[in-house]
Amino acid sequence: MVKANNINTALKRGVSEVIIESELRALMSTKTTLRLKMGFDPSTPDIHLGHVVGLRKLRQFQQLGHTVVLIVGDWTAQIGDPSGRSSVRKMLTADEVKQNAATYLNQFFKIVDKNKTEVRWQSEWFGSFDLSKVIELTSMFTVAQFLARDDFSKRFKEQKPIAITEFLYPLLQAYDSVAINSDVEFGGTDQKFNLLVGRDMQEMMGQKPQHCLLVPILVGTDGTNKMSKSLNNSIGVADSANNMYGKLMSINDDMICPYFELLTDISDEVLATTKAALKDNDVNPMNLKKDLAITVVRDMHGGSDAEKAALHFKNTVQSKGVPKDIPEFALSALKNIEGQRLSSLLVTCGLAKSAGEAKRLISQKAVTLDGSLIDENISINDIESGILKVGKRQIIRFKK
RNA sequence: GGAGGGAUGGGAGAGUGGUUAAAUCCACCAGACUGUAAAUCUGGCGCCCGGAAGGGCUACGUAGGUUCGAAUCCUACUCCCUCCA
Repeated sequence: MVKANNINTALKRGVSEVIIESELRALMSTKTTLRLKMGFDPSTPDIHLGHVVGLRKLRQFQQLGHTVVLIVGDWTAQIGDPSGRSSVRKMLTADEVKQNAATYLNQFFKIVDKNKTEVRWQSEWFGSFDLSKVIELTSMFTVAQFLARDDFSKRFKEQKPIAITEFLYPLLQAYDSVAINSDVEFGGTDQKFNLLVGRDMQEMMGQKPQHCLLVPILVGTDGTNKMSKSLNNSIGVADSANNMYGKLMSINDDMICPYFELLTDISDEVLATTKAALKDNDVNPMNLKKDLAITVVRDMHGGSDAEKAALHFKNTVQSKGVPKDIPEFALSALKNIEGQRLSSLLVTCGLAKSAGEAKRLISQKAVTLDGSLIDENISINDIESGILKVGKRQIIRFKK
């Protein structure tokens, strides 16, 4: 018997919808070997914290004994999930898919327990699919059913293009559920339609229909849009500990609680008091963000890296100090090449992309040597050693 | 098969012959402020030369053309979309 409160956490915390909750709850209290389906599209191998929300959920279920079945979507990747626009996706070569999958798995197992995971490739079953099978799948649903999906209906109304292959996407994804005999499929709320198609198809093909567990979409660092790499508002699982910590420190104060809720295990009670404290201005949001950052970084990178990242942040960002591991440049090597100008020095040291940008930075008073402002008038030959800073984050050290 | 619409800077999206390196928004960068790499405010955001003033070059799907002058007009091509059959 599994503890009821564990099941409750699994089904409630950071979950936006379970279909069908009562049935799944009952199932979980008697069975601990459910097959949890999770799909992955190898055209986008990088995992960010938005994905982590679902992956943590999977881990929670694993802790209750269940098995994750991860599906590498090497066929669906060629179609592209109907995500609004830009329907044209380049076909990936077998090699690219392989590479992407390796990258993905590497990141995936930072969160999910490898020992309780089964990795399956779509080509195992779609590789031998023939046309009659495709027709069989397509005949199971009607256009009207598919147009019910709001993404499709919206585009249809606006007379925007919908590729036929896009209709195929949910069908293939649904068949995955049949192929692996899925008990529960996980996905973001934007995946609801696809997961439901899987449910229906399983039933039509004589299987028990899977349950669906939908997790909320995490808002990105911009505070408004969903986290996505292409929107440039994401925090990647593969980001360095320092970077990840820093990015977490730069989220809006409003996002502190949602992030705690979806990305950490802090209890619901603590979450509630935090919420209240923030509202009443009883805490410095910065400290909460530090808690959040170290917790999340610890989860991804381990404790010691997290501590280091916290220290790094404190030393460099907060006290405006100089971190240890900054690039060093030997002045002797720089003297000849330069033409003796600060702007070209910045470019060769990689602190600016072009001379124009370097000049801009200089005129914006962003360049300091050992803490004092410098400009083009400085003679490079006169520099003996020191710390050159451009802005807050780009720092190098000169050696003789 | 026919008719029409479109391709602009990292993204979205204005501009329909000169005042356009190209509005605006987002992202990004810097500065100020702050207990925060939050918020807010200010400035910046093609490349090269110049200390600066300024100058040169490249850029609005591709290739040509008209014009003193074209992102804007014409021709061809490529790609995308919509509608009617």
